[in-house]
Amino acid sequence: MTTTDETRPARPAGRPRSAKAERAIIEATLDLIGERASLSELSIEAVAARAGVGKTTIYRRWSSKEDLVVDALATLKAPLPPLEGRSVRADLAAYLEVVGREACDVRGRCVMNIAMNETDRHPQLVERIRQAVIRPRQEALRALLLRGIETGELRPDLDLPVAMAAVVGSMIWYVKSTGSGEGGEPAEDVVERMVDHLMAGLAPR
Amino acid sequence: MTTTDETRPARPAGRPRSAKAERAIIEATLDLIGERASLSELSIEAVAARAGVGKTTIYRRWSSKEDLVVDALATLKAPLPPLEGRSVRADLAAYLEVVGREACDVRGRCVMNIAMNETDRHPQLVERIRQAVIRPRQEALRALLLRGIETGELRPDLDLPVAMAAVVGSMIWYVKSTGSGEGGEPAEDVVERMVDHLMAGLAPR
DNA sequence: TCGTTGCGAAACTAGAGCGTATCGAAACAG
DNA sequence: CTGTTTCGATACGCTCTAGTTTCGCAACGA
Repeated sequence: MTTTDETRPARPAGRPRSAKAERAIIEATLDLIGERASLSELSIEAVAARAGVGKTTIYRRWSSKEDLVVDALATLKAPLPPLEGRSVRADLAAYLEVVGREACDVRGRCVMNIAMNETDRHPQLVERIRQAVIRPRQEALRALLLRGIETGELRPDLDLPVAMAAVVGSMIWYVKSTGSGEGGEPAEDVVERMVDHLMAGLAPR
Repeated sequence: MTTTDETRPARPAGRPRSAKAERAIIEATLDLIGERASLSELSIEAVAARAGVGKTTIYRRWSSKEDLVVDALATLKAPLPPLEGRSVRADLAAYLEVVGREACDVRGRCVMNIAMNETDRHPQLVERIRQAVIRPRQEALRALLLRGIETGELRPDLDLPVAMAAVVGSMIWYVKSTGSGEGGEPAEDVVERMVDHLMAGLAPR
């Protein structure tokens, strides 16, 4: 047994890496992805400049732009709203609230931008994002709708794939097309109006 | 009166410009916008290469990238479906069919990509696109919904902005999230299912 | 104190794209 | 035929950015 035992966490000699710099790099990366909407426009130079950091510090930690992006997106752990315990309607509102807020937020748009635009050029990155972020949400929504069918709050003959797209797409398109909420949040009554509409549909009762 | 009368369309001497080259340039531009999703990634070099054309031929016709893009997008004259005369439900289906097909098509995505991603960097270009392409469609949809309210086919208390976003957003999100129709068209029954759902809503009757 | 490693800044090489110029060939008018 | 203009191709100088390397200093353990 030497003194550098493997029970010791192998603290390497020398100056330790700055956690602050690392956080700044991640933040800058997320900001820039949200603004630029495309990975090839994301330059390491720009990240370094915005983070107030030398390029060396970035290249020392991540060997490629894609690695950096993966790590950065991983910190957006896609907070799902608490969906259990209340009425299906209330849970739906909570779900829409999150969707709406993220569609407004620069950060929230990161995931959507990449998932929608980079399928051709970075298929495996997109697949990782789908698995980590999008799928869980889709499943949560599916479970929510199924619960509603069971409790009788929703139509028993729902077309699930179509219904799921309608819930998410309506909110996102509303935010995008009205340009509402460049200030970070959509108007406060939008969620209620959206739930009302989604529940009732277009046809008269 | 000289022989070069202004009644003559002033045909200039020399070899006339090739209409074929012009078409090839426009086509290449649209393809690349659809693929790249961002204007700054659109290079004149790439357009020339894909069109099989010298750069000179492009610069001779358009003085800037933005001019070229405007002309290219103008050829996509956003065919609105015939919306009059049938039932509101049938017109809604026709509307959704166009939206769905364009969400699948590389060309159709040009407009959406630019309108959604370039607002910050090319505000006036985006505004021109909104005026020329997006507004007319929104107005057509609004008129369609209002007509439905008048005829009693739709709820009289519709929340119009929300309803419009729901119609368009549902279809687009369905195509995007299911990845259906990379082959140019969504599954054929999607439109009917979507109309059914939009009319009926989530709640039981 | 000394050795090691991280830090930001700056210099450097390489490549991509831009806009222009030039080339010989081709397509028109007269 | 002559003169004019466009054609695709190629080359040029320029700028911008990427990714690497170098530098002097800072922060740690021993």
